[in-house]
Amino acid sequence: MVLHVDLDQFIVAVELLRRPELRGRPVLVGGTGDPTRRGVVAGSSYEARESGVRSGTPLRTAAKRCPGAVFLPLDADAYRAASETYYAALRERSDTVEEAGWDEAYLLLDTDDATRTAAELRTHVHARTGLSCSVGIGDNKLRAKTASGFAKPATGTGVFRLDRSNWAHVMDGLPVDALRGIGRRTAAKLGTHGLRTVGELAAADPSALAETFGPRNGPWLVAVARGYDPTPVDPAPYRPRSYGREITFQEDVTDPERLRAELTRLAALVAADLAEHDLLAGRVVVKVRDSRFRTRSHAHRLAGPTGSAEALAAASREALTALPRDRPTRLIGTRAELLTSADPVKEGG
DNA sequence: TCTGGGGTCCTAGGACCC
DNA sequence: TCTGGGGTCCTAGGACCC
Repeated sequence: MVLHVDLDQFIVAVELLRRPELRGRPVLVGGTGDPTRRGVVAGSSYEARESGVRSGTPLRTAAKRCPGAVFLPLDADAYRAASETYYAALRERSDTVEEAGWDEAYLLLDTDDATRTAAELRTHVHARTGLSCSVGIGDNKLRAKTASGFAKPATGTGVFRLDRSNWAHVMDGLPVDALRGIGRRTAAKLGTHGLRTVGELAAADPSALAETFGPRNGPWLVAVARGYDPTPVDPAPYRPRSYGREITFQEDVTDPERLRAELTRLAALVAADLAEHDLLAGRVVVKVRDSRFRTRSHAHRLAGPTGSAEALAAASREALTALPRDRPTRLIGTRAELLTSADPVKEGG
């Protein structure tokens, strides 16, 4: 069986471990923790969600909707550390663990009693980390992932199972964006074709959808609605394909020198990431978002693979010249791509 | 909803080649 | 030269996820 394990309100839960006095209160984590500044909510406690504040809500909006909330700054190092403990615990229970973010994992397990195994896994994770999790059981990754959503504390009991026998019964009446991979845009587009529920999409003709959504994407949408997913649980260690840094200014910036200076600073941070992982970059992509929230990017190929902060900064500034700056800039960022090992022996890996 | 920061993957279209 | 068809590679942008 495939198990999808998902920590409950992960970011908030890690904060509560060291601030137990906040338990039971609406807690919101995001940005610098100052709700008057630009930023969005990254983690919200179940109490805060009752006020309609969830991940992605602007901090300023959150403060209005949930005036009694406690705001905390993001502490990525703390979450990373908790995540490592969590994965170590999971690897004690399966040799085939696929990382799907800090707080989500797929496990391949050989078991006669998946429900009992899942319950035992929850106990184990809690004992090792102090964190609670929900477990979805499925006959593939998609069904396991979808199942864990039904296991969440707000609506479920910690474990839920979805397989070919009950998928249609559980899913057919739900809106299409209940499916992983179908977001707001695709849901709206499907809606214009009269496809609003999972059941309607599952019954659609894959080749008809290929016309509108592409030869791969169209049939894939129908397959997902039917609960099909051929992808295996992949235990290979996670290897980033890119490293980037970006910043949203508190006030939009018009001074080009300020933008170049910021780009130089960000490139140095990216270079440090590359150095830490013994990687070189073959290309840099600069991203700029203007005051109207229009986002543009431009790539610049490096002369050869490099991890040099100066080279990355120069390439980033070069790419910036290709981007229009007719409006004030809200965000600027740079990303290193086409990564190769800095160690010649490992080259190509 | 005045809308972060970290990513991945897919697609359309242009450049280029034979 | 009013100009096919096949292919590859690259880039920009969109969509999505945590």
